[in-house]
Order: sequence, then C-alpha cells, then structure tokens
Amino acid sequence: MTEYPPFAVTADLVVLTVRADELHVLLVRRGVPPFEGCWALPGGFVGIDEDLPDAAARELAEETGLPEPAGHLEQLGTYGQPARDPRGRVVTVAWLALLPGLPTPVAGSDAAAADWVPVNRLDRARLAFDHGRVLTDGLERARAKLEYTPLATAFCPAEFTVAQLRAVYETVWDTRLDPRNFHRKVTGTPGFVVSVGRNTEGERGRPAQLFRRGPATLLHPPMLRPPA
Amino acid sequence: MTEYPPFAVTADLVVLTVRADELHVLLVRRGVPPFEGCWALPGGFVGIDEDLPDAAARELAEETGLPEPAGHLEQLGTYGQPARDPRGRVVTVAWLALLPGLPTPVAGSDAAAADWVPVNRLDRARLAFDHGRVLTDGLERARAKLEYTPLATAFCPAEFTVAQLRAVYETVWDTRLDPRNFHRKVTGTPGFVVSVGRNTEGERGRPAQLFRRGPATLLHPPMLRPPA
DNA sequence: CGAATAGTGTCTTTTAGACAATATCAC
DNA sequence: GTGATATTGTCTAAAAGACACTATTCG
Repeated sequence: MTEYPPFAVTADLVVLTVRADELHVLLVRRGVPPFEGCWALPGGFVGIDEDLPDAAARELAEETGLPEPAGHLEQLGTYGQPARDPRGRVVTVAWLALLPGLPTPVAGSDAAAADWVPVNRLDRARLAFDHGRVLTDGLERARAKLEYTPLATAFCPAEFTVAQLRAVYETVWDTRLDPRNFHRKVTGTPGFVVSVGRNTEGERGRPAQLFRRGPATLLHPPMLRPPA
Repeated sequence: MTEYPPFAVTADLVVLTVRADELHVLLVRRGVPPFEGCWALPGGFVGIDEDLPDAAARELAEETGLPEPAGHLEQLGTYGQPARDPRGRVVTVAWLALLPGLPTPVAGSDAAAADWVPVNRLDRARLAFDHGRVLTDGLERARAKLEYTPLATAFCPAEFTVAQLRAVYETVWDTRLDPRNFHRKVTGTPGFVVSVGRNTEGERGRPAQLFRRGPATLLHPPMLRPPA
C-alpha cells in the first residue's frame, strides 16, 4: 500500500438533542493545537482495523458516557479539503446522532470538556476545522428527515406523549404547529406511533396517552414543514 | 502524521443514464487483481493534494470521455469495511452521477473496457469489492431524489419534452404514469420546467412544447412514486 | 380520413389547515 | 368551579388520481 497516497481518517459526530425547548449540539473544547481553545465536534481517528460505523459508535459512547442506548446514528458525509487540517491530509467521515434529552448530564464522560450548546446561540464560523459546515449539513439533514421518517422519536424517551413529540418538531424546525391537527396526523399515520395503553399522571390538564415508536420506517403521508 | 493509521482513499462513481427506456450504469471490466475480470464501478485513488469533489469530477471525465457537460454529481456515502479491499485499508468515497443519454458512445475514454450495463439485467452480487451495495444505495438515492427535486432533468438533454421527462420517471421508477396528470403536475409545479417557446418537429403525433430545467431546487408539491 | 401523440377539463377521493367544541385532570 | 391541556369534530382548500375530451401533426 505504500504506492498510494496516505491519508488519516477520522470520525466526527454531530450529536443533537432537545433540552428545554432548544436544540443542542454536543461540542468539545479543544485542549491542544490546532484550534486550541475552540469548540469542535467530538470525534477521533479511525483505527486501522476498525469499521467506520464502529468508530462512530465508539466515539459516541466515549463522548456521551452512555453505552449507546436509545437514539439514532447515520452517516452524514465525508469532508476532505486538503487544507482542512494543518497537521496533514485528514479526511473525516461525519455522522449524525439524535439522542433523547439526557436526564443525566454528560458527567462521567471521557471528554471532560464536552458540553451541550444551543445551536441557535452558537457562531458556527468559530468552530474548529470545517465543523461549522458539517454542523450546518447535519442540521439540515435532521430537519429534512423529520418530514418523511419517524426520526423525531429518537429525540424522545421510549414512552412519550403526542405533545412531547410535537415539541420536538417545533424545536427542530423552529416553528409552531397546531396541536389538534398534529395529533390527528401523528395518530393517523400508519406505524408512526403505537399507544401503550397508559396515561400520564400528575401533570397539569387532562392526562395524555403514552405512545412508543411504531414499526414504520417511512411516513405515509409525511409530516410537512410549514412553507416559508 | 506518521502517528496516525494510514489509509488509502478512493473515489468511486455510480454513473446512471437512461438509454432505450432502460436505466444503465457505467461499469468497467477489471484488468488486474483483485477481482480481475469482474465488473466494477469506475473510480480511482484520490491524490494527496486533491479535493474530494475534484477527484470525483476527474474520474467522471476520464471514464466518460466527456469534459463534464450537463448532468449532476453528488456525494453518495463512504464505505470502509476493513476487509473490503484485499490490498489493504482502502476507504472509498462514493459519488452519484446522473447524465443525459449520451448520443456519443463511451469511445475515446481512458478506460477502454467501460460500458453501459442495464441495472435490471445485472447481478449486483457479482460486482467487485462492495460495489453491489454501493450501486444499490445509489439507485435508491436517485429514485428518492426524483420525488422532491428536479433531478430527473439531469437525465434529459438541455431541451426536452414533457413526454421525455415522463419517460425518465417511468424508467427510473420502473412504473407507468398517467401522461395527462403528469403533464399537469410538471407544468404546474413552480420552477420545475420553463418553456422555451418552440415545439418539436417531424415527430409522430401532435408536436410537443420544448422545455428547459427551471430554477427550482426543491419541488413543491413533490412528484410522488405510486404506492406499492 | 385514421393513427398517434399532446394537452385541457371535470369529477372524486385524500390530505392539509383553520378552528369550534368537548373531555379530564389539578387546584 | 377555574384553568390547563388532551382529544374529537367540522369545515374549506389544495392536491392526487381516474378518465372524457379536444388539438395538431403525419401518412
């Protein structure tokens, strides 16, 4: 293999979650050059015998401290401009992860400097490397996929109410949705959610049915973002 | 950079076109091991100072013999199982290209063994490396994107009729569409196509208006695949 | 003229979206 | 009861899909 140009390959993660009605991304503060002191996406080098999805899952577990419980992980894209890393020719395979709002904080994780940052109060141009562009692509992917897949449930705990699911859509899309039409649409789309037969207790207002994610992988009909 | 595991990086292409009402993919017959004699996706190693999209465009130009005229090129995904290439650790960034049915054959190209193969009469399991899976992913991406983008026009010449565009949809989706509803939908979707004010001549039947691709990047409303 | 293809009109069903009304809890 | 939230119902507009009909060419 010495006759071929040698590259380093990394796996970087866009990890999104919803906390307190704001969309957050998991970032780490870099402690070493290059971009020392800057926010960056969590990630690291892929092992020479490691498969790409395994590397992404390993990084995700390391950075969140969780043994990868619920949630969703998919490949986002590969970024490899020759000058993107001053240390040499590094190509990064970026991954998009969606997690439920963690009841436990990120404590116990490898990266002590990891933190959840609200995406709407973050200057993406300040991120290390080309991570601003990666984050932008990840956000657009997540927003688009909420339309035609049941992926919004990846932001929710295993059991959730229609109102919680609606809050996910409203937060990720940064819009308001009519609760009554939303309810009819979610419960009317085959396989999106299934009732667990129990209700919430001790909340304000009328108790709400609890649901789990259904078996559908594609939504028919899709949930459409309001135009403009 | 010697402290990081060294990878080779390739750019492989899923190049699709429509000829004679069949969807074709551009394949090359491998002349050297590994997988000597097998069909494979065209591609090659990325230069150490070469950007990833540049490498893809270069390979596309080399294999088709065209200076990348019309058409569409986008990143499909990255494949890097440790054992996918017996020569060593090779990660490939796959690209999806859509081209109009070439009036000129592939002659004059670098790869003398390149050929268009109908995807429906091809055993994907026989392709070299993991190219069967890459092709499957590329086909699904193309089929899905015809729904909500004007990408079907990438399969057409610069000026085309509604019937030609319909033939693209029917071929890629392997289905039949009602010509009358299709016409109303295409011409009624803002920015999908724009009339050039001229008609076809010398064809059978009533002459058809010629259109060009419009400015829209997303279709509202989308063209939906018939269910089941 | 007849065959063939292009394009328009009409009707029915489905879905989106606005919003009234009712249900069931905590207090 | 009052306030809050959940859920159902009703209406209108937009879009999907089936299909009759008209338009324009070639031979």
